[in-house]
Amino acid sequence: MKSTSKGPSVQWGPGISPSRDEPRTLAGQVARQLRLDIIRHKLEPGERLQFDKLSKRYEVGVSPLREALFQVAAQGLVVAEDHKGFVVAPIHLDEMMDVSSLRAHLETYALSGSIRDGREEWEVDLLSAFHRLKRAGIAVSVDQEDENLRTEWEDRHREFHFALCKGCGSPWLLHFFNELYDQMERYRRYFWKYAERAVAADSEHEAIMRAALDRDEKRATDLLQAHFRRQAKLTLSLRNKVQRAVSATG
Amino acid sequence: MKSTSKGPSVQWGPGISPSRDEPRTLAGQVARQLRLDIIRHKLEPGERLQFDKLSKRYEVGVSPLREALFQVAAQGLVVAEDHKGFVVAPIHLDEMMDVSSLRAHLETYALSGSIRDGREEWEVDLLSAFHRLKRAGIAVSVDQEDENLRTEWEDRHREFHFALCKGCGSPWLLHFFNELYDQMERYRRYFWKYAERAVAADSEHEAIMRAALDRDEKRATDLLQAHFRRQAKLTLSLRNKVQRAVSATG
DNA sequence: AGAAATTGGATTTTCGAAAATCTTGACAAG
DNA sequence: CTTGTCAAGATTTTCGAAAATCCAATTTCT
Repeated sequence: MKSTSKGPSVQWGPGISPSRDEPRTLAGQVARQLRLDIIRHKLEPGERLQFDKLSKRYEVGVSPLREALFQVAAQGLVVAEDHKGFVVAPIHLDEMMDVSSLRAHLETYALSGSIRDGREEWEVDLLSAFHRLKRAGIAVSVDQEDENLRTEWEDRHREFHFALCKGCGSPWLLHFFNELYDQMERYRRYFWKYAERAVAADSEHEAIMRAALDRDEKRATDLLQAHFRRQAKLTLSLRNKVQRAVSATG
Repeated sequence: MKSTSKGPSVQWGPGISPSRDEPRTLAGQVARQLRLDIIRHKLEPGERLQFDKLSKRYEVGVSPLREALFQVAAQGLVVAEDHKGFVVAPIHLDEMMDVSSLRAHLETYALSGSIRDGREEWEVDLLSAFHRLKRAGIAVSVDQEDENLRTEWEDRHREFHFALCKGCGSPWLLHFFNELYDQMERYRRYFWKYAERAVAADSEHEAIMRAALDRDEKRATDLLQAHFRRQAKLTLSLRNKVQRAVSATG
């Protein structure tokens, strides 16, 4: 799935390192799948990642496995301890708050940059990203229980928020955005396991986009902040349910 | 070198993953050394990192080497391309500007957080970090050419800036700080190869610290911003010399 | 001659087994 | 009863060689 843009983009910066799309080595493929499995709770937080089990699961030897684990560990989704192996990063509500607030700050900062420096290509990308998000939202609303549609919407949601930031032209800022978004998505999905699905407020997304395209920095960032505050509040309200559910099962 | 603080600190967050201090596996040790060798230009930007050569250099097999390379690649100090190997991340002046400005923003943000939330332990750490920086600065001024003293000062300098941020209590923000600082230090040392040594302005550091300890957020962040602007200006003036030097040799 | 296919050597990637380390539980000593 | 030591099994880490891929130069075909 290549970007529709044809520009050469920048040739430097982070994230170019391990080819993110379509890795052509076992290590890269396992790393990709591992990320997904952790974010989507196919592997549970705190779970030990033993080589013989993972070896069977992904059908690869230990060499590519270790390399994959180190990649994902550097991202903070797994924790490595010398001579004791790897563990899926545990869930900590404090960490979620940290990730959440830092992400809000960085994304606001990036959006300001986009509005100031974003070129026409950015506007087009943003519009198309919103369009796809909207379509996915409609699909989800038809069948709220379909896991695939839900995942589809999650992907479009990430791409929309990424599109907001993309115009800032700072590869490092976008790299950090991605890292934080991976973390955040894992936490969000964690809550979903215990709570009814929250209905997406695509109207908020549209308002943010319009303000951004109007180059109204203050209004756009204010709306984005409000968007985050609302999400945070909603998440907090799920917190109790989760804690009850966790203490009941474990 | 453990921190002087005895508090348990947080048990979550990034950076805890690959044990940063005193790794007890070959992979970890090589990763540590590789980072240093790249930051300190013992390995040159753009240089190919071939396994048989690195194998001799660090006296380890390919397995720990690959694992180390993936760790450092995730940090952006080396670039990996499938089936073509690893390369020391090239130098790009554009990237340096990106890293520099983002680092300035994040550090200012972190300092604000420290001033608002920093506890007494933070104040003590900051004071002691400044004290060590000052001592190192005096040592350097005695013998400007001693590479070890220069490196010592660099380490104290990093620890001082880290101490400024530490009180904010956001592991993820501190993690990003570290990543950006590694990048920045490499670029700074790159310029040092071509230019006379700049004398450190520890008076600026002291002023920033005083304002921070006085919990004067506006003054502290203003001073910090001025500090960065001055550094940026100084760096820019070196840029021409570097470009001349590079075009002469390459 | 120019383009496409091919071959050989260099390099990366992966595997399977050996070496090193950790964990557990039994046993002995204080 | 607690503490410390030691072996056995389990697991991680590392090595050395096999397999796969890439690169450049040569050959082959048009």
